[in-house]
Amino acid sequence: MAGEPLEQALQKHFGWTAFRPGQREVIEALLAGRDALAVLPTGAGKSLCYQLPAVVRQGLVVVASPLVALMQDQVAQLQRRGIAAACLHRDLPAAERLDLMQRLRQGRLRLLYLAPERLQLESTRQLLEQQHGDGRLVAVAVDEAHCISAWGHDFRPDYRRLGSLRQLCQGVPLVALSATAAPQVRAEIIRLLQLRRPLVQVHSARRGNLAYGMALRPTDPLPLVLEALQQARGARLIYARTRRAVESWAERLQQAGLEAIAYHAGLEPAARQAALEHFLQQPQPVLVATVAFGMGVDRADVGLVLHLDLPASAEGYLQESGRAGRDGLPARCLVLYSPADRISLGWALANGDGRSERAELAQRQLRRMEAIAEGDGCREQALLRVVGEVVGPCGRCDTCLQAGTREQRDWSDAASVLLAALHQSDGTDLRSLTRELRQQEPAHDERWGWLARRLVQEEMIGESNDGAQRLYLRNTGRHYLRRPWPLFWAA
DNA sequence: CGGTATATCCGTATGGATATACCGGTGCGATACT
Repeated sequence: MAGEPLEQALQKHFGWTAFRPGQREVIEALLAGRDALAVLPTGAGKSLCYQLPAVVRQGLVVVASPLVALMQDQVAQLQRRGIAAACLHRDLPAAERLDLMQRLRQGRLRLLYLAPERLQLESTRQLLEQQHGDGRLVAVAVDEAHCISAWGHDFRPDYRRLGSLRQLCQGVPLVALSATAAPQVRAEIIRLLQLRRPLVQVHSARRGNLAYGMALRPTDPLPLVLEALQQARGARLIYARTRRAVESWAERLQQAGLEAIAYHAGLEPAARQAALEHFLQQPQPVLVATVAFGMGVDRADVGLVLHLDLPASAEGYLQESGRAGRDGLPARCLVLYSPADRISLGWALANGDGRSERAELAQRQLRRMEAIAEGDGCREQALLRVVGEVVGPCGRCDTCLQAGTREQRDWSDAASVLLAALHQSDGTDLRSLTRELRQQEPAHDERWGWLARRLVQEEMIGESNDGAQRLYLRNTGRHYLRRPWPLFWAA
């Protein structure tokens, strides 16, 4: 039985006088023993949804969380509020581990954070069974639940095994929480966690203070990057795809007189920590990072999130760009992309995952993101559409502001050169043809390989299926380029 | 696919051009070794 009304507990333990949208519904569902899926935007107070039930019931809530740093953050916050919380992970000192076990046995712990991998260990399962048997388990929560879909396939397979919690904790409600989850991702979470008739709370991911902008990346993007950095307030975050690019961009920005810091998973733990602290503490830091950076990083006044390459998916991009403007003040999210990005990224994805169903999905997501960047519709509208939300044009993004005023770039000339070359040597392979064209037509800085692929995609030319990438004209005749080729906008 | 590092060639100086190989993002836990 709830000992005190929810509002009273909220005020007493967390210091707030009212619930934010969605919180009460999820909490009441859990207290009534019902499963729940909460897709609430950044800063909506997702963690309260499973923390309050633990406090109200004076029981234990077990939380699956992806990163040790995230767990430690949450535990520290809870401890400041006087709520007994702990996380169990590999590097926990033996003494603290003993203390944790003792508090657990005595029922003095309200929240226990664990990684999904640890939940698969026999010792952990016994621990949970014991807590469950003693009637202490109030709920099990899966935080950052989109990781199930994003990571569970090959990177962290234990994310897909979280469904075993269901058997382990019969009768205890499960709750999954995330900031962005497309309808397919929501379905996957429900299926894999075996949620039963869950209460689904989905709130708009629309962020009225963010202005998106997407542009073709110039040969040297430095001036553009510097300008964007100068215009932005507060903290500024730059995403690059590879570690090497992160390093070289940090260096270039330092040479340009900025105190830019690099962050990626290849750095020493001490250097990563130092970079994180720099980002959190300096008044106007510039951080260049791979996707390793961001989850759980809580800085409200991020004025710019700039991507130097095409993001691999709209969902991932919404996560990353969503780190801007949490304080509600205007912030910009820029993407600089190149038509070659999809090819090289797609190649890496296909080869990393093999030719699986998963790899095909990754390619679809990539093409979708590219279409958004190349498209001339509202950016926010297109991005939200991917996560299942139908909204009108935002009026703030680059396309909304410049609708109809930009020039189209026409690739007909270059494509004609390529087709003529192809016509002369039917059955040539892609690589040697593009190499030849680079030599013959150095004046064109076009990417011939990309152009050829694009023509294949448009079914203007064909490609043999023996894997040798031999190109041939689909038909004879020269009417392939009757229509001009307005494939994307000039920057 | 693109980029970058290393290997090879040329041919009589000790480097510069060209070919070839390789790599690319996220982190948890456990174990086998210094």
